Amino acid sequence: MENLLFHEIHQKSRLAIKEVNEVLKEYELYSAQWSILFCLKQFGPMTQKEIWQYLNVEAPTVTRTLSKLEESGWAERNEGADKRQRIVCLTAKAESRVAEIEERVTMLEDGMLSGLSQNEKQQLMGLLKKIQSAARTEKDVKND
Amino acid sequence: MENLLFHEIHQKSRLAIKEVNEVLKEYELYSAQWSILFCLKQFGPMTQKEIWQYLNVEAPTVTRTLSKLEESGWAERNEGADKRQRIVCLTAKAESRVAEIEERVTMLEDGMLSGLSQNEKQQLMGLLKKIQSAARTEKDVKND
DNA sequence: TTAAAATACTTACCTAAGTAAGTATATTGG
DNA sequence: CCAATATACTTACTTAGGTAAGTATTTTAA
Repeated sequence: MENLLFHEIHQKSRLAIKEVNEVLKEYELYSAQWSILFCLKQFGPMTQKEIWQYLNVEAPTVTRTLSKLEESGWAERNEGADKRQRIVCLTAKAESRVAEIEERVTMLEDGMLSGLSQNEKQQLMGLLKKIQSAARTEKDVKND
Repeated sequence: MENLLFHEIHQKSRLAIKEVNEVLKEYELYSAQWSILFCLKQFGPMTQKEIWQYLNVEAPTVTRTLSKLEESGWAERNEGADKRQRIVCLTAKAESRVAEIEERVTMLEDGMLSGLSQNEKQQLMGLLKKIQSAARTEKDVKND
């Protein structure tokens, strides 16, 4: 049973990425790239660390994805006061397109979730949040 | 909101893989390899097509993962009556270890889900299954 | 004050999975 | 019968993400 639950989560994760990529194809973007653009749109210029902490991935993942976004002219990396940091922001090209892409992606995601009521979506979110690292014992949870 | 739901699914998917890999490290295995071994343990010898259909991945994914399982002596590919097919089965080495690994992985997954009641796990499964391809319209669903 | 430790990012290498195109074998229709 | 089509698998290339180790800059502590 547990088994099947994680299998199902894995499947839906892949399905969502596949479908989002289908929409993003028109903009010559991929899902991981979009997640960074979306992040920058929400929060404005950020350091790479802020991005990978928010997205909950490792630093090298963001380095790689940003290199592509920079090459394709969606994002810029500028030197910060702390010379170790690189401050990332959207380019003019990105600024002008992000809203449209967001709308398209949101439409798609709504479609994928059209079988669930608003209440069910909230329930699903709540249940997913209860999944935790097995390293955390019951005691850890109480200490949150 | 939809947004965050898929983000959460993606995270939990990565988290589960990461933790399973931690356990599998002892056996010099990775999660995708384990999913095939588990499949073979459940169903016995299968063609590659049966494997990728069951796991819901593409054919090349299984080809690649099996090559590694073969190299490391966990699985074998034999010629079938239909010479296009390759019939996959566990080696003796695998037969002797799969039960132990399954127990370890199940323990881990139980731990990750220890925050959920039996009922909540079922609910979660039910809700996940309601997520569908956006290509499917409401009409499609009725026609199931 | 400066040597050691910490931080931010990068590079190199690995698994995982998708698409497109290729090969070999089987099936089907004229 | 055999040419066209379909099927099963493979190969090559791409994105996505993880770990380990490296570099440059900043902070800390003796």
